[in-house]
Amino acid sequence: MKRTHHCNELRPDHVGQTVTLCGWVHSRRDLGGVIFVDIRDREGRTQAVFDPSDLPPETFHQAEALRSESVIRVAGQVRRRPAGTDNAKIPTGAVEVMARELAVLNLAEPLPFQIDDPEAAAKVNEEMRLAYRYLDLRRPEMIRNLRLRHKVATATRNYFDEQGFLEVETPMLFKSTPEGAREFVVPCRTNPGLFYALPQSPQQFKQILMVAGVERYFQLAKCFRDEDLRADRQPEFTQIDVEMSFIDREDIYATIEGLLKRVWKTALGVEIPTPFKRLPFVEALNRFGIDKPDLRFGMELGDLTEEFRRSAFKVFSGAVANGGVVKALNAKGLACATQGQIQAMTDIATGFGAKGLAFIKVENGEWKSPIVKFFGDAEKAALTQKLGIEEGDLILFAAGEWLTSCEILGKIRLFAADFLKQQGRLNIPPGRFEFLWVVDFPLLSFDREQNRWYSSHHPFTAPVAEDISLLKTDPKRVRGQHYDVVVNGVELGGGSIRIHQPDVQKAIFEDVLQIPPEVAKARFGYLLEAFRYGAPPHGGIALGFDRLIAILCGTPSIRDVIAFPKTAKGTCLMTDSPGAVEPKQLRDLYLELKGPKKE
RNA sequence: GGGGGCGUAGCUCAAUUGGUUAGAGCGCUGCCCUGUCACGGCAGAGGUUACGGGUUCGAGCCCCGCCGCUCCCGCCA
Repeated sequence: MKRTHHCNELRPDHVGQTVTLCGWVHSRRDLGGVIFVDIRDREGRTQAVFDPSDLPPETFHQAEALRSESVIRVAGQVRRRPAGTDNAKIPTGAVEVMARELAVLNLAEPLPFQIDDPEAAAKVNEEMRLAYRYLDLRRPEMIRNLRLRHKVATATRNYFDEQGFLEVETPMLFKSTPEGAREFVVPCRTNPGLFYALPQSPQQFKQILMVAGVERYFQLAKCFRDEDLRADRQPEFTQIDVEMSFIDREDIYATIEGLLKRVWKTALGVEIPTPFKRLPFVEALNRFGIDKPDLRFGMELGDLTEEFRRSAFKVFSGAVANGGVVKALNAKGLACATQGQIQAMTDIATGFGAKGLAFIKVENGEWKSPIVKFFGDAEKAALTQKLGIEEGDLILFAAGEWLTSCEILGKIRLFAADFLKQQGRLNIPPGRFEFLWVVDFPLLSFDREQNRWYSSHHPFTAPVAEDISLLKTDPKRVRGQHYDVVVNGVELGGGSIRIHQPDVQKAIFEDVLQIPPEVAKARFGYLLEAFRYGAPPHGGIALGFDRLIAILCGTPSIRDVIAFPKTAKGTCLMTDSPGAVEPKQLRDLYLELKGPKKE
């Protein structure tokens, strides 16, 4: 006998019908004479009533013996609840099922942790939740996350289908490309001594698909990176991967804005305004000290380089003389910061290599600071005017190299915002989303240790056309056709217009990145060759799907939106992976263990 | 690789500055209860304080090591 309804379906309209429900015992309330059982499935829950005056004794005894989370099937008649006993907390609360038959499909043992009380369940250790993930996922909050993930995946596929994209699967077994993230390697039995690597992204395949004439590609692609984990980083994760031919940056912006509009509408019923703001990289750093600014609050950085160029305060004027800058941040209302908080901010600064963190507390109409005695009246006036200084403010300074100075204050800006949020002085409504494109990234960054240039994004990124002549003369100033999409201080994704001319690509590899020709050929030869046989101009983007879902679910950790995530050490507490392999498996792979073997 | 936090009953947490027999709520077991919905009442069981050392008359508490979880830095083209 199959179920006739799910557990969030019965309403007063169903009164009189004989129904069968299947699900888990959410809770049992045994009043001695009558027993109430809430039967729950993924849709919701419904109350069943077991009345001894109306039932065979065996059935009633079975109901007495039920335990939480047992799986049962209940058949009976729907009836209106007696007056005054409705439960307004659940959608089925106006009715109940008068049980006639009960089948215990699986009698559950006492659970390692309770899942019926949402507040208690939310506090259970993550270790416990991961070890018994199948119990954790029964909680309505978790099934809601899985459902929302599914809805967004479906909306994504529908959207790209409507836009003429093809979803193409690319290989999981690829080869090692040592640039970039550390890879998971997979020994290849049929080619002893050789290894596959799991892709850190389908980057090269999707470009090849453009050469193949696919024109519009997307994929919900699994990617793998053997790097240390974070709340927003798992060793395997999912990207919405996109590539298009015969387009420029504007086409990517429009396509992704359309996608996010659809996704937000589907998931949250919210209309997000498009087009998104555009912010050049340099401006993002100058104003917010970070390349993924959170625009939900102000506290922008000020530039005081000119004001302090000839200052008596040698730390500032010296920094300017060395080609550096003087930047300042007004942490509004934070003059009350404790010694410990000032120290925490100083630690942020010293972590970036600064010698210290200069500050001014504006309290009782006075500037309290170890450095203010070096400031002239003009400098004070400029500070007051540029930073809008008022009573109760805390001013923080960074002087030195431009990027570092901006980044220091960018971190402190976020620290100050967190502090204000904790104090309830900065309120950001949970439904607020500030999207933007960060554009005009530098194509190249310089590695001081290795004394060479490396790609800020990846080596396939095309330079901005008018900057190409600078590649050899002034690489630092070359902008890449790279873009990031950012929401609320989170990098949702990034991409670029690619190089599609083999000579330009070869020049980037060999002349700029100083990759020896034979190495470039071994790693990327097939791509360079493909570009010789008719490569369309193309570009693309990849969005972090797990992060996207986490934002929509309002959770800080992507583990909450992945059905079976790994711990911070990359293990699975439920299956106990990774695990050892049999000696025979190693022999088949021509492998020998040298390190300590874990049993 | 580095830094911070946590680990006490099945779960969530207490336990005065190092001091008697390590407590509570929930869950579990038994009994009572015919309109509950976090049902209620009574009674009971349940502990190698993650693990291994050390200091001390005495350690859940202090020290060293180790394991696990977590957050951050490095890392993530």
